Amino acid sequence: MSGPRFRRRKQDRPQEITAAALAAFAEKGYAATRVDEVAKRAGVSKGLVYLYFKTKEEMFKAVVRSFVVPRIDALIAVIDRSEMSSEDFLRGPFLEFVKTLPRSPVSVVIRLMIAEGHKYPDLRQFYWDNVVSRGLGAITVLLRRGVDSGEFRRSPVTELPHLFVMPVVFSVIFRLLFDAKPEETDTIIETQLDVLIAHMKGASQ
Amino acid sequence: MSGPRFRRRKQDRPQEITAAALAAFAEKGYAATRVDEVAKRAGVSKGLVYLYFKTKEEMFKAVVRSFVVPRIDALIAVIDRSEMSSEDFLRGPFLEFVKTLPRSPVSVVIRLMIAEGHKYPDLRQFYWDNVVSRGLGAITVLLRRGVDSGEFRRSPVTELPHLFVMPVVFSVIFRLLFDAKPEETDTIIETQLDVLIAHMKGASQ
Amino acid sequence: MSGPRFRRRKQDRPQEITAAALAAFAEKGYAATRVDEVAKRAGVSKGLVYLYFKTKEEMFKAVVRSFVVPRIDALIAVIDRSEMSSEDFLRGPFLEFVKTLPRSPVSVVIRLMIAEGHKYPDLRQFYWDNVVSRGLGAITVLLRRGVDSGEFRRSPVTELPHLFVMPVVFSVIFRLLFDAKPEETDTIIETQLDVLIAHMKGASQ
Amino acid sequence: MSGPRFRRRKQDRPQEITAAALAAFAEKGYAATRVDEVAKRAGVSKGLVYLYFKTKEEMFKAVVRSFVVPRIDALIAVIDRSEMSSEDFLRGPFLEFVKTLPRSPVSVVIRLMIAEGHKYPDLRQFYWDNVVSRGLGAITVLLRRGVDSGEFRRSPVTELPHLFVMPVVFSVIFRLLFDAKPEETDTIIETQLDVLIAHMKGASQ
DNA sequence: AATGAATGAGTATTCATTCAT
DNA sequence: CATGAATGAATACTCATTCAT
Repeated sequence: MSGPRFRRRKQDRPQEITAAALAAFAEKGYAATRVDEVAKRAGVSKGLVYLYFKTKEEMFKAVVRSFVVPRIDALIAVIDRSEMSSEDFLRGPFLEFVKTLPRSPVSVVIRLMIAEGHKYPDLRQFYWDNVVSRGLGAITVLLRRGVDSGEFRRSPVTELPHLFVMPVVFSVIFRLLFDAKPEETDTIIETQLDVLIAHMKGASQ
Repeated sequence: MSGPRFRRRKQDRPQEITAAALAAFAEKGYAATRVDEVAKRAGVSKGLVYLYFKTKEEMFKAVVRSFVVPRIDALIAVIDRSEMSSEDFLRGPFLEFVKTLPRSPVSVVIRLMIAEGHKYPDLRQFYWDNVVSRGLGAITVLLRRGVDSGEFRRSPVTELPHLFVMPVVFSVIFRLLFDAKPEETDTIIETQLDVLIAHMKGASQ
Repeated sequence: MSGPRFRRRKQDRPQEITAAALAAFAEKGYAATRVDEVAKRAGVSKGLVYLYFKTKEEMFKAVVRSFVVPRIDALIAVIDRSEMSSEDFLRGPFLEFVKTLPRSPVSVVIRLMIAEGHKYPDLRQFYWDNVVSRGLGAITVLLRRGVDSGEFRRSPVTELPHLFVMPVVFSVIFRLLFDAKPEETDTIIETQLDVLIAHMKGASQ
Repeated sequence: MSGPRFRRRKQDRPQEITAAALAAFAEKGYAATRVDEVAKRAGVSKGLVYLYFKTKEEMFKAVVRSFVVPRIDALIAVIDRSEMSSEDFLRGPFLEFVKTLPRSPVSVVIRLMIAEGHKYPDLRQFYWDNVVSRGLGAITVLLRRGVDSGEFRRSPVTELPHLFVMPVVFSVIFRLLFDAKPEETDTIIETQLDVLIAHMKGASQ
């Protein structure tokens, strides 16, 4: 008798729904996920979902927005604050971060972007601006720092942060499509990093 | 009123249809492409499409068979016959081949597989068996040859053909999602190859 | 413009739909009846029909359940409760019941089963279990009771409830195919019953 | 070199096709039988089928016409020529004839008539005139002969030849729908005949 | 007479979205 | 806020029928 038995958490609803949507998308992909299914997972009625998200498309966008940007923010923050050498950073926190991605919701979002992104140009732009561009920027900062400190020699590699992200994207796809084992994709990520670092440190002398 | 109703070209039909299907898939993706649409593009009736391809899925497989498998076959054949050094081969024919892919129909198929492959395990298996597995195998042969001849030192890289394919997949996606320019992805592919070769040739410390 | 778009009568819907389905099946048969047609007759959208019945087949089962099974239930109940002599029961309630069938929805269902039953083993099984088997069982009980009481002599007839149902099935078909008049088929049913009873009571002396 | 290797038997074609159609109908029913299937069974092209039968419907009618009438003719002829007593005839040739039916093509036709007959009024009429009416007539002659000779007493049974045909129709359906065993339906047919004969011979009270 | 490539109308089923309550 | 009954557009696949050869 000390309050309503079930708190109607107006505040949390949207997040509960996007979380449910992420889970559903992860299992079935965007097109194959029914709004009904998302509602059921979130424990609400279908009608309520439509109260918060005008269309399924909006829901998709909300999922993308919610689950990736924070990670990028975290990466950028860590890079900014770090006082490690660039190599140590790459081999330590960065590798850790990057090996996490294929196991995280980010993986789902990447897949969703590839599969459906071309239908939603504004989402693509959003994703580029807030995720890809900033992520590549962060890596660029890191590499430049290594070059400036003399740790790395300047080379095409230090101008192509893409090479550092590539194995993540590839791993996500490889696991998605061919059920590759985690160790297998971890090896790919690690080896690529090794190769890149070796190249950047390469005795130019 | 605009020509004979029946054209009777049994021989050409399947290829006309797969070509139309590829075009349609490229524009809309697999799921969003209606069989009706393919038929219209091929200038035939829907019924005829089903005469040649039992299901839409079979049609997709035929597309893969027509437009991707031959390229893999060609690569394998060239590798088999080549008497170039492994490095020369990688920097010559292989690079050429690989730079072609993101501009070719293969790019469409890769995208389709990523986007919708998980719904069609059959297709995935088919693609793995006929394209991925054989492609990786061909590269493995090439690397091994280089190791055996003493050209390359044995290292994780020579055991991971994936690293050579990675930039292609990445480029396809990058162009698809963010309208990356051809030169940009070409640079990625070339640099990756440089780095890998350098590593394989590197002083075995 | 002719009333509220949504009527919201969950309770009645299934029955409204099965009634419409029965009517449609009666006119066209099962296969030739489009779900669209049933929906229109019931005054609802096609989608709603599928909300209540997963498939057309389920819809048919529901028709059987609604319009045939209750009659069998009733017959069984009456037999159980009756304290009449077996002959009186056969000549009274049973004859009445049986003469009703060819004019009832049961007739439609029998025709549907004959015409299309073989395509739907599920349906056949369902019909056997819920209608035929139970109906024959009920008659068997009745006959056995007559034998046990000494009213009837034991003979092949008392072991073959089929003989009592036969004229109903025959009448349904005869009316369906050749527009036989009700009196004609009533005579057939009555005479058959007379003959069977006479035989069971047969002066074995 | 003494003639064409394959004789093109214009004459036999229609019958080959109706035979194939009967077989197909027996297995699948009318609606579920594709014209393609009939053509394949007959070893000809689909086009040729359409040369002989304007529509699938015509083909159906031809099947009905071909496989039943001759049997009725035979029955009538035997009855006409027979000099046996009516009872002996019923228990001998008639029973034999009647037990054959559920195993013969007639069974298929009966089923087809029930399932699809209502769509083809002219076929129904044809079937009535040529099969049912004449069959019932033949039995009537037989019964009347028994009455006239004093073998049977006049009763409703001797006016209702339907009662003698009934178990056949019932058996066809019972076997079709519920996979009844031949012995089971034979028993039904025999018992019914016993009962009827007993009744006709019964002490005229 | 015979073929079989080609047609296209027809249909069960799904699912995002709406709206009366 | 919240529900869930109701809608209807959308789509892969089938098959009787046609007709150029």
